[in-house]
Amino acid sequence: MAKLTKLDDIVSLCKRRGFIFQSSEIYGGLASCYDYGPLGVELKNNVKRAWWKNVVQMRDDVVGLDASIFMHPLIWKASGHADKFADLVSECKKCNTRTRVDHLKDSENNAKKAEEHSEHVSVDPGQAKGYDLSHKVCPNCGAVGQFTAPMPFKLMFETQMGANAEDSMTMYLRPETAQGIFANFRNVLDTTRVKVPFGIAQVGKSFRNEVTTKAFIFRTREFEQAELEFFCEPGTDDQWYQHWKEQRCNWYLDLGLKKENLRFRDHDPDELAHYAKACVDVEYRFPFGSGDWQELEGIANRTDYDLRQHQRGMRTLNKWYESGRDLTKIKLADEAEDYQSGPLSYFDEEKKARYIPYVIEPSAGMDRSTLAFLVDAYDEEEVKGETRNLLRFHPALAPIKAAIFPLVKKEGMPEIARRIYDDLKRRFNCFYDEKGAVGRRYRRQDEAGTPFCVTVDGQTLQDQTVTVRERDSMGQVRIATSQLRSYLCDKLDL
RNA sequence: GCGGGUGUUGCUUAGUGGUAAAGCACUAGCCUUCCAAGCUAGCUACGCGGGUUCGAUCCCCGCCACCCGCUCCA
Repeated sequence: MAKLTKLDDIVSLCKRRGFIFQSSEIYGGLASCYDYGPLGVELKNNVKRAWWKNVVQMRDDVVGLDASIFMHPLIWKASGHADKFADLVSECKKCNTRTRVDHLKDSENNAKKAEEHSEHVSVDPGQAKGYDLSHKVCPNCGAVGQFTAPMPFKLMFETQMGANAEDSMTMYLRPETAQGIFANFRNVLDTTRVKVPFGIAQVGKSFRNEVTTKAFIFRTREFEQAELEFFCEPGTDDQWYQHWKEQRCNWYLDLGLKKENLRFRDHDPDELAHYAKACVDVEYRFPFGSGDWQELEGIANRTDYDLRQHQRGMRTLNKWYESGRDLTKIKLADEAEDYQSGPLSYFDEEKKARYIPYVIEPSAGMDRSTLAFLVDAYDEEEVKGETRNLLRFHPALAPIKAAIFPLVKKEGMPEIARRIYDDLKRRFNCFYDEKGAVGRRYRRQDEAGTPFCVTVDGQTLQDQTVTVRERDSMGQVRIATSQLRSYLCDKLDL
């Protein structure tokens, strides 16, 4: 099966078939940015649609949301991103290697071990200067105390809002979609009659100024997330965590990812983010390099951390104004004694009790998933001594659902095929082609992953039937034209 | 950010200090009644910018991008 053994092969396939292009290619490219081509955008949209259908549409306990990418700067203070979503890095003067300051080890006896997997440290400038690096050893060249002063490396993109320079305010592109959900928790609660346990789902772009990107679209600075924040009563969080773990894994399998290429990887306790009680990655084994497993999705138990933080953020508003809207000059207000009945708490009517719900968060990378589906679907097989390339997409993900051909370009076949095409395209994405040999047209659709090809032939003129050719088996069946639409809809599960 | 490598058409490759070849793909036409047939014609490239040179795709410098490794990785 899988013949894509190098990342280059995947990149080449993506470009050749119009799935993914380098961004700004005519200007020499822009690092780490990619564009989705005609087939790619259909595929990615289908992935997002499949996620939405599974997580929102098919469930009674999840509602959707589309929050703006810009949010109030205090959101990022409360969430911890403004303080902690930055690395303190230092550069070795001898070998120019940059290293996170909190990963540096002491030269003497290594007694004071570096904090492995520590969260990002706070970067207020005062603290940065306070770091004593004179005893630290460079992990690359071994030089001791040769480091530059620690520099904060900002991981959030900044921009200005407001046309006038004087009263413009620093804004951040969101580094995750989750906070838009927490910020709307109250709104959804007040307007939709949802009851805990329930979830709010969102698909959208996020931006992180990663230190390094690399590896095609696995880690890009602009990327699309599909996130669900599932609110539940404290004490039930473990069971919902398990529930979503299963749900999310099944989603990938149901859409055709091969089981042997998918796995869970539980985070070690010291690997957990500061807010998380538990976290597991859904990983896919991409076929390039050393066969490395790559994260597609993280499922975390975020506890009540975020809602509690936003209650603190809401109490910080005045201080923020007084500081001249400068996040670096303020500290988040302390938590109220009675935070459990704060503005973002939930009142359980049955139990007559107020509490801050716990949150289970499945957070999936749509770009990564799209690529995984693409790579996993790729196949080559021998047919009569020739190689047949095809993409075995699940019908729900296939960019084109059906292609319609006249067998030859005469005897009225094109006209009939056109009519069928015009009818079918109202229901799903179709493609019409009448050029060249029909075999070639079949193979071309194989490479686009089109599950069905409908061919109008001589017999159609006699008895109004057409052939439906299936991508995976290349087998054909005759279907009455009048039943074609329902036949395909059934097969496509539409 | 560091080290190494790469960059010729849509793709895969060839080649050269005198501006470039092939296959596939693509477009038009002919032919064609079920799995990449054939014939004819056509389109398309030396990543970008400097330098050396009479002349650079080739040599040199810088930049950009990608790949591998390191570092990093809510």
